[in-house]
Amino acid sequence: MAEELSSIHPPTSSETLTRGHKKKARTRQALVEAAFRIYARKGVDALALNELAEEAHVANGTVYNYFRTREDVLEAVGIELANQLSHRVTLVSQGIENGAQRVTIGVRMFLLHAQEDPVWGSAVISVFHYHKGMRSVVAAYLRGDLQTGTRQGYFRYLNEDIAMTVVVSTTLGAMTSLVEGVSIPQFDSLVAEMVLMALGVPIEDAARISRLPIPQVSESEQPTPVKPRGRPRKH
Amino acid sequence: MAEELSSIHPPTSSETLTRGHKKKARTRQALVEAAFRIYARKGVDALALNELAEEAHVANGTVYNYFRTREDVLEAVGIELANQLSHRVTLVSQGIENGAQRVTIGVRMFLLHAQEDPVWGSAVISVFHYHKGMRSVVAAYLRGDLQTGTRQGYFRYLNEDIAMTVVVSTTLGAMTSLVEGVSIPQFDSLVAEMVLMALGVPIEDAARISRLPIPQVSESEQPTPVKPRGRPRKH
Amino acid sequence: MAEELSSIHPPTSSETLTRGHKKKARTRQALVEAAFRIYARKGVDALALNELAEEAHVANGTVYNYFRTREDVLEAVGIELANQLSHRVTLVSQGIENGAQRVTIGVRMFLLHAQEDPVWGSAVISVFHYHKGMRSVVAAYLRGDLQTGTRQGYFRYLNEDIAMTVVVSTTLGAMTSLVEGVSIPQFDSLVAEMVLMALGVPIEDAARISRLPIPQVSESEQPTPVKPRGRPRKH
Amino acid sequence: MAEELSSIHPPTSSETLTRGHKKKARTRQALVEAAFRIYARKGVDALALNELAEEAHVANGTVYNYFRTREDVLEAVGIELANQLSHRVTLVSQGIENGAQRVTIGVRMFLLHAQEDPVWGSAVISVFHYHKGMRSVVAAYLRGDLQTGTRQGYFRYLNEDIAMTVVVSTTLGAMTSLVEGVSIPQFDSLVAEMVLMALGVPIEDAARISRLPIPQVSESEQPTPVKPRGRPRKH
DNA sequence: AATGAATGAGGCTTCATTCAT
DNA sequence: GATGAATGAAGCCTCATTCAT
Repeated sequence: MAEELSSIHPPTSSETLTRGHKKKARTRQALVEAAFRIYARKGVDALALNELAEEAHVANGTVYNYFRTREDVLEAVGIELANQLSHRVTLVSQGIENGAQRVTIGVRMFLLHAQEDPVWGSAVISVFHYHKGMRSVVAAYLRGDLQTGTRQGYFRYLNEDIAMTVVVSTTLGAMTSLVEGVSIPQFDSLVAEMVLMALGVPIEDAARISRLPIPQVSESEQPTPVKPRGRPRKH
Repeated sequence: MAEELSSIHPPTSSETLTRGHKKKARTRQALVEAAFRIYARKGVDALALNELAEEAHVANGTVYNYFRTREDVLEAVGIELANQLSHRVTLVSQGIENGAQRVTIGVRMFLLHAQEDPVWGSAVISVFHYHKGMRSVVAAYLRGDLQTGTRQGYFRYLNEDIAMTVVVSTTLGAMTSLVEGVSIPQFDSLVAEMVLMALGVPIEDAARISRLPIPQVSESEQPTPVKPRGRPRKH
Repeated sequence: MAEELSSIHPPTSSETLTRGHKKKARTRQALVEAAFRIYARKGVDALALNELAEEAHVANGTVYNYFRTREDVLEAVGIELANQLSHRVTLVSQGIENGAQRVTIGVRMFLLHAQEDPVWGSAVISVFHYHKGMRSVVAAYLRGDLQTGTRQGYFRYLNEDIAMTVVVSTTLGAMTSLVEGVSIPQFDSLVAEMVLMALGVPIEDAARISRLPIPQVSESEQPTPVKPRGRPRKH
Repeated sequence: MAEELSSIHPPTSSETLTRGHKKKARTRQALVEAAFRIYARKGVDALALNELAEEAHVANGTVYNYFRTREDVLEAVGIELANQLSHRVTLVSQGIENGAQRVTIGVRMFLLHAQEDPVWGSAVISVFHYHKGMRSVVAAYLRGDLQTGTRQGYFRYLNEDIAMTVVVSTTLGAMTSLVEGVSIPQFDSLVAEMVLMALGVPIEDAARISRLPIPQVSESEQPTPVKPRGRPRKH
């Protein structure tokens, strides 16, 4: 369910009625997804509840069965998005012990996802800008990785809060560039490399680590079934 | 005049009637300054033209003698702000030949100014977010300094556009932290140091350069009176 | 329902709640009738949408659930009025074969109605002036009668379009006189007589035909109950 | 001066400064002519004093040196137009004794002028619609001609007021057709013929009289310079 | 739950009018 | 007289919110 947000298509009937049970939750989900699309198109400020109802194919007043204010909508989308991100990053970083690598994986996943799905990118940028909660979730993950990396001797920053600001704002700035159409080969790795350097990783290490392949997870959202997750070997 | 934007106080009568003629220009200036204050308080999206009128102490309809839309207001504020910034940075960096130092001066001036005047900081963050023109002006300055630093052997980034993104977004992110109340000693230097490191400056040089004193200019906006303030000597 | 427009009284509660459902249609009707009354009082140009809301006893914003612009209001009133007129004239002229007589009946009905109900008259004059659609509807009826009259040897005009202009503009001019307070015995017949003469009917015939009694229809809007009501006998 | 209204070109400097004296009156004249053009373009209701100032190439506030309200502007244009019309018709009808012919000349002059100068036509239609004074002036002329024609045995109408309504409203209706683009050969004569018939002139006489040539007057507005051209005889 | 008509506060915009220069 | 900036009333329009069905 968390992954539905990245589907930018208006919900088709097949999406809308999967499973059959939980009818109530479906309307809510439709609203959250509709809000997400509107955020992507026009930003958070421009969401009108009227328009949200229309985008979700429900009546005007139905919105109020789920959200009291525009704030509530943002909250719901932010939480949904944070959950989704947590889920993904957790999945992918499972088994990666290297703190510096974990940071690059986080940065690069955001960038690659924004590259593949600019609508998702736009929406995330917008929500991030307005929703404290989402920032907290990301911050929590990041802080852990920074501390791990420091413990491991990779990072030499003087202040952790500033280090977090650098990582987060650079990543968002780079996402914005992507969404605005910048096209640079290996963009994700180049950005990650500079982030590592800012954190004090020597340039050669930064270059190497930021280019390591990102572990792949099966589409089925399962936390890597069976075996050594390493990277998926061809055979 | 360009500096007036940083005066966040509502115009006093002494400001209002200087000279006597040029009333039109004064009203326009009052509107631009009022808009700036509102941007600082509530962001760009929240500016309502009738509120602008009230803040500037003019009648509702008067606004329309100067601006047709909210966009126009942003444009005017953006241009004013860009001029002001250009002016200041040009003044301060005069005579600094070291590209790395010039970059730190730019970054630190933004941060220090935002620290001293959080209203100014908030407004700049908001305008930056929405106004392409302002971004262009800053980008132009920055690009020159990056190229100088590269030529001088300070920087080792792989892609200039990404380097610019890192510098700009980190600076804005740090300003946001400041405005939200973060209080860290030597904040400006610490941020500047990480920026230099991201650009490939070795950690020891980054630490030193980012802590050099910022050249002071007389308040009278004159282009460096007396002598060539030379460049900061090594020791 | 079509006849409601001629009731110029603000809707009473009995009118307002008939049936119970169909509330939307009732609001729309209330708005159309309110617009009609305002047209009568102040002309088409002077209709303000907020005044319309007040006159119809609905909230300001409700108007916009039905009409996007003042033009749309005029359109709705024009169509309603055209329907109403078609209905009436069709009813009354049923069974009249004489083209000249049909023309006089049309002219005289407009005049008599304006005489009895000056509010109706004013509104019709205004709407006619601005609404092409209404003119077309009237023109369609009139053209048929003119051709019938010509075929029957009553009319001797040289150009049908000019003949229509004469009939229509004379009728409207005469309505205007009535609304402005002119009071002349047999006004309707005198005007109709001159119209027939303009169309080439000899003065004696014109005098006679324009004074024939107008067929009465039952108030119940039914398309001639019982019997053929025949045509008005010669004497 | 009265003829200037029919010049639809914005006043050129040559027009604006003729003679050199009467500078004050020139501004007023410029305003009246500008109003006339706006009436032609958008109708009487749509005249905004702002726009009037712009059209007349004077400042906003200058309008108020001449007119207190929009009503006053209409009044001034109406009077100007009435004077102009009186002047012309008087000139042309000089020496025509036949009341029926005089009526046709009036009708046809309006139509021919509207045909040659649709801007003039539009403006006259608009002003006529709103300005009682203009109607009175026209009525005064017309009434005289009707009475003359009646005395001479041409007309057989039963009520003079109705007869006037027929003549005036038919003429205006026909002008409207012209302005809307109707194009019929001999339009002016055909309309005049029907008007005469409405007044009781036998069809053959009506046809003949309505086709008589209209006396020409020299462009120089002088009451027939040089030669006889049938000058008004004393008795 | 869902609906959607109705509401009315609030922001937008025009323009007649005033007034100091 | 002419100017044009300033004014503010008045009308336009949107949209968050309520509520009866």
